[in-house]
Amino acid sequence: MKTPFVLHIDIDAFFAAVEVMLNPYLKGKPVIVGGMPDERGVVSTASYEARKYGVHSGMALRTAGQKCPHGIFVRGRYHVYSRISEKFIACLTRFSPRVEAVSIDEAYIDLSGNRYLHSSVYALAEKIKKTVEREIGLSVSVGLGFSRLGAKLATEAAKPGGLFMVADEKTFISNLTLEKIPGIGNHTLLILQAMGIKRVKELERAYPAIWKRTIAPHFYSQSRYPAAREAKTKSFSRETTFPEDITDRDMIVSHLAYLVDRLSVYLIDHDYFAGRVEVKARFSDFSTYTKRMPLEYPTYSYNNIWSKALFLLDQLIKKKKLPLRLVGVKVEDIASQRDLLPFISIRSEQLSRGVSDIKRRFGFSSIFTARELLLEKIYPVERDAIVLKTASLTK
DNA sequence: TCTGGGGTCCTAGGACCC
DNA sequence: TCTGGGGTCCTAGGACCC
Repeated sequence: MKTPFVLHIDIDAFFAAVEVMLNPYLKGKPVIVGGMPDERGVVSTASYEARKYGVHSGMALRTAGQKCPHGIFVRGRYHVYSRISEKFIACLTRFSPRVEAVSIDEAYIDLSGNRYLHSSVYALAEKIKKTVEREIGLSVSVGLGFSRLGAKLATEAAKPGGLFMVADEKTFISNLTLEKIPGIGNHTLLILQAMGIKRVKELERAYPAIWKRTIAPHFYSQSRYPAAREAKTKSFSRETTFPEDITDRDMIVSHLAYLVDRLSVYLIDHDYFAGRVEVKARFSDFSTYTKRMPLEYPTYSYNNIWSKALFLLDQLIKKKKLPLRLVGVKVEDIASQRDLLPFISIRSEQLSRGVSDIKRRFGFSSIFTARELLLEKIYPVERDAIVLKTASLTK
């Protein structure tokens, strides 16, 4: 008899549960996190009491206000949530080194290494659940399966606050309706429904080729294991939806400047360089356009990002003669200093001026080019920092 | 009824090169 | 006068997730 070895764990109604923990007066009440019911925005999380009124994540706040007029609306305190999330992940790591955090309130654990140490995986899962709940003070749901997909779907069946183990994963999944399958969203669902398919097993029977490409890989491929990888973030973005749509270009421009400033500070604080910038505009009719372009060289400089962003914005707002609802900016092709070492010489013009300035002020040996560093076979972090930061000052 | 903000991944189509 | 086939790189946009 085979034993499930992938565990999925999920904090119940996370944001709302944190608010209740911090303010016990909210206990048992319909709590809705995301903003005020007269604001533009959507529900982040609704407590189970609020869900009884049909309120759910992603719903417009105004709609939630109508469905649940006596609901208690709170703005999110995201820094608090992320601190609790860190505690949550740290706690899980004590049970297995192979923990894959997939979002702020959700993780997979590969127990295949531990399972012989314990009489039963189920008992181990119970222990993990109890420990986490005690340490973070919130209720969690836990699923056990033979793949990430199976474990996640088991958690869904366990909610709220339960523990569910699938014994026959393939049958379990085959019987589910398609909207339960992560990765199948509204669009795909509509197409499949139009084809007369509601459950996974119907897909398998009627369109085995599609089933083989979409569902089957979860059972057999590498994707069934929790990934030990440290996921590297590939892009950073900041965006704002205005309280009211705006037409004034100066106003739009100053919002964009603020967003670019925030991004630039973030990049500098984390020692990241961006290779490309994208600007996003959403008009009053909700139509959304984006434009992107490479930066001349990897940079975190406000000015470099700003000049491209402004150019892209002007192209975007020409698209429609409508007020703007949202403006956003994103940087991609993120590199760290280390990644950039081999490419330094490409920016020789920019480099040389800055380098010479520094040499003049601090003496010839105060700074080296990357090429010199490579020749010496030395990669001391401090020196990398001097070379690269100088490069970005020269524009 | 009105639809956030932060991400990931995939695809279609054009430009360009050999 | 009619023009291949492939590969690669790039951008825009869509689908999806929490």
